[in-house]
Amino acid sequence: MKELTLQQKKVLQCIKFYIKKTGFPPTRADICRELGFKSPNAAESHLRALEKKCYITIENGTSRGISLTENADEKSQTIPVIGLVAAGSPTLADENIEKHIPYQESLFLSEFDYFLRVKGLSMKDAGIMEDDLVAIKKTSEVRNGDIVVARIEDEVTLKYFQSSGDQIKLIPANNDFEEIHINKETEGFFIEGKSVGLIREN
Amino acid sequence: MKELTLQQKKVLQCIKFYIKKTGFPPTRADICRELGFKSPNAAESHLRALEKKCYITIENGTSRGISLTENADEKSQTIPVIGLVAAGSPTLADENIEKHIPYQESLFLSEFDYFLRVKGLSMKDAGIMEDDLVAIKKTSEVRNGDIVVARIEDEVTLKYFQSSGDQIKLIPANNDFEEIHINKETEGFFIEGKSVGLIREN
DNA sequence: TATTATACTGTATATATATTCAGTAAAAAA
DNA sequence: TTTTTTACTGAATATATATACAGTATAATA
Repeated sequence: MKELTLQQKKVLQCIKFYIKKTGFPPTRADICRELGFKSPNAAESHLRALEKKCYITIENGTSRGISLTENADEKSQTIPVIGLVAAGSPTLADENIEKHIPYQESLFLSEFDYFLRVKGLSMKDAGIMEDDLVAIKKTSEVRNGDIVVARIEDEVTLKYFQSSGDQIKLIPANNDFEEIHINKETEGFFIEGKSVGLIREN
Repeated sequence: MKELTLQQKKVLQCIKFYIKKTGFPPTRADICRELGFKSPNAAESHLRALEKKCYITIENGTSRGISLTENADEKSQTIPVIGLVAAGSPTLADENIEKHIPYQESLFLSEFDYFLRVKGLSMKDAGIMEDDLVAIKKTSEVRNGDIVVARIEDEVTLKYFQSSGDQIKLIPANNDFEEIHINKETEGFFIEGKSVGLIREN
């Protein structure tokens, strides 16, 4: 994906805003009006740059023939669903992406980056069941009591987070499972993110 | 809301389809091409009829200046969230609608009609916690093991469904709660629908 | 019964719009 | 250092497009 210049970003935003406001794309002249250009060719060349970088497509000879590509279109964004393999999981690499599901703004109270497909019942008492999709926000800033995605070497788990000093407890919500005690600085230990929501598909 | 004629519906569908396909609204000529008209005025007069009936707005003197009103726009559909009051709930009437959340096609495996905001922990062991949103499909055709919305007089509850003959058991997923035994034909007893999914917002 | 709405064809036209060409200037890349 | 990209102004133009006008015909209202 080619990066956009500041000015090109402004033009792209302008197109999105115009479509949102009116329901149809702007003309060259509309863009000039919105951004203060004095020549329609200013808009034209920006549009051609955006087309070249695959953020829009332009139907030649067609008025307002601009359409946003998936690339630029926030509405049609999708969120990856990543499988949480019970043991020996090879991290959260792309090859573990199960599928993509359509993105929905404000589905949860917080932004999130991906869904984790839950395996096993270690968080049963927190109402997290097998095959649930847990919405995960990528962050290492977590608080005591948060449900976090922790990685120890190649193993990824979902647990309650509890820290005091350098000592961290990863606590399951199921008496059949053991707590994991680990030092903050342990090699190969990471907090990948935290849970900010949940979807059960059936 | 004024009713549309068959032909007007076709034109409206044509506009929606065109926008979905291209990202911008059709011209009069485009509509003629799609629907087999031979005069641009055929499209023009249908557009003016749709405008008059408030299904679209037309920006005069503007190419492709058609925009769908909320009236016509299926994309902006929302699903109501209904509060499940713990006891003495006055059915699932409209006045209990908490809010609307944006609709998402294929969010769950099955179609659904509304969300129920869960109160209490009677379905805790099924992973349904307080304040969860349970996606409910309105139906009285339910099977043993389904999680159903049952109404007894004015009280609405979420429970496992188990029937044998005319006898129905409504079984909680929490040992602290009692099963409800009731006869199918009891006055004031209804199955409102069943759970087909769940969202936890935090 | 007269009037209005629906449902078009067919022609014409003013203008809205895309798009090219000719420049200028600065920054970035090769 | 030369070339390419970015970032515009300004003018010109072919054409895409909305829209009015003149008809025809049928169905629905008032």
